Amino acid sequence: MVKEYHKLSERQRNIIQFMLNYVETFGFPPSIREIGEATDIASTSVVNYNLNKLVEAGYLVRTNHVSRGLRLVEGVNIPGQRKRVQAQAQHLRLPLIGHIVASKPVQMPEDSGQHYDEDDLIDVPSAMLKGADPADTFALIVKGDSMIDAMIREGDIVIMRRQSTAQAGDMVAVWLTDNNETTLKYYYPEGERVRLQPAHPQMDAIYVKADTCQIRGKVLSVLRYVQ
Amino acid sequence: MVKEYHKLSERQRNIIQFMLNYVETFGFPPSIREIGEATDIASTSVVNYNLNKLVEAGYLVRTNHVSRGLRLVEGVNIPGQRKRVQAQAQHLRLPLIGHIVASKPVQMPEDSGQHYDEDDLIDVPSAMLKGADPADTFALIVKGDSMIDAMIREGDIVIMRRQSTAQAGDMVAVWLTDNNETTLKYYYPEGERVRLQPAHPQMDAIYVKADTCQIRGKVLSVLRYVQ
DNA sequence: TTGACAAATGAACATCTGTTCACGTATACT
DNA sequence: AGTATACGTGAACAGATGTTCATTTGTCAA
Repeated sequence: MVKEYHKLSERQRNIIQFMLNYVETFGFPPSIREIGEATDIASTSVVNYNLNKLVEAGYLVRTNHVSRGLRLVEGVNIPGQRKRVQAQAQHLRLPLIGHIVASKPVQMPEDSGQHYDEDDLIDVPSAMLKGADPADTFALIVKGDSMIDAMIREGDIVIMRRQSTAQAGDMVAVWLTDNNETTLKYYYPEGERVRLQPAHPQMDAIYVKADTCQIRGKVLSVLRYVQ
Repeated sequence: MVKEYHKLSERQRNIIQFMLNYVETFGFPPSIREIGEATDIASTSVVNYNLNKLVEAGYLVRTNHVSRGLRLVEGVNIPGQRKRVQAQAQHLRLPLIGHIVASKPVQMPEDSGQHYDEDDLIDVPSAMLKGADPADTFALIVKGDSMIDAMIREGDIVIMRRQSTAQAGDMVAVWLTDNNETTLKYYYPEGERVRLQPAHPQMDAIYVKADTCQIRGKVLSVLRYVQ
């Protein structure tokens, strides 16, 4: 959910306004130091801090470790930009890299995803990334009914971020080396073992040894086209 | 004087096409090295060389000594660009009109052409409407776990079209007057009675008399923000 | 063949740029 | 007072990034 514009700090609003002008003028986003100069912020770390706040608030998407890896999320109500917002709401295009099936590990995009094939892209609202770096994010189509205990059907589209670790409570795609099986579960590390909790509230958790459980990515959201 | 597109070298055309895709995907221009990787150019200096050629040809503007300081010149005829713009999916903003709960009938938006508060709008790719008229379409947040046999969790967002009839196989929101209950099921009319089939493949259908079953709308798609 | 020119290579370099960390300041709450 | 939280400062660091240059390759005309 997007935080209201007037609830942002003055600095954060200044950053947004500056970015709007800058992108329009130059065609590419400003660097952190340029933002700092323009908004009278002395330290790059403060700019960085506020940029992350803007990501949380839903106004910005960042690509990590990439110079000028910023993009304003359109479709958010920013005073002075209303016209543009209504004309074109923001979405991102994610690589649709294939299927997720129970019997195989999740196939990852080779490296920091260079997928630009037109047919392999899917449009999603930027909100569905929940602030994740688009470069690490991709989509998979669920094949088979094996994810049913994750409340996910055949044909559903899963938006994931590639990562090999997770925090307690994350829904992750894991490869169970003992079972030769990919599954989607909520992840709870418990010392030597890991509790994997199905999304379906009436189903029981399973427990696996931590070293037989490879985290492949975190599930950010799910799209379902009914019928 | 803009050089004709077909007179550019293959590498230069590749660079332009890559840049189109990249900017669309990430919202900022690629680095020289990224261009090189994508277009199979081994050396950064060759990319640089060709970028300068593209500037001469009128396709590009560069900002010196600035990372990703590239911008494609607008208004230049580049094959594929126009098509891409047209193919670019639109996003729509649907009214988020409240909750769907088992214990109440689905509340409808009174009529089309209403004013909705900014916070009550949700951004969805137009594909999720599957061709339905946006004026008849709205979104609901699922409350409670009663829709679990429809493979829908608490917190899921259901995109529906308002309608009071349905075709066999549609997933519909129905109000069962005998049970005082709203439920989401696949709809199969069978003469006097109606078979309502849960989305969950392991659950049994229920049968109701046709006149105790009010169709409120058809489910078009489902959005889930995990966690 | 020779010369001229466009295009490409590979490496080195200086700077740009995001990230991180230890620390400081202000405010509110217990 | 003590604590927690949000916000800010300044500096350092590692890696990303544009630029440059000597050299090589390919093409084409004289």
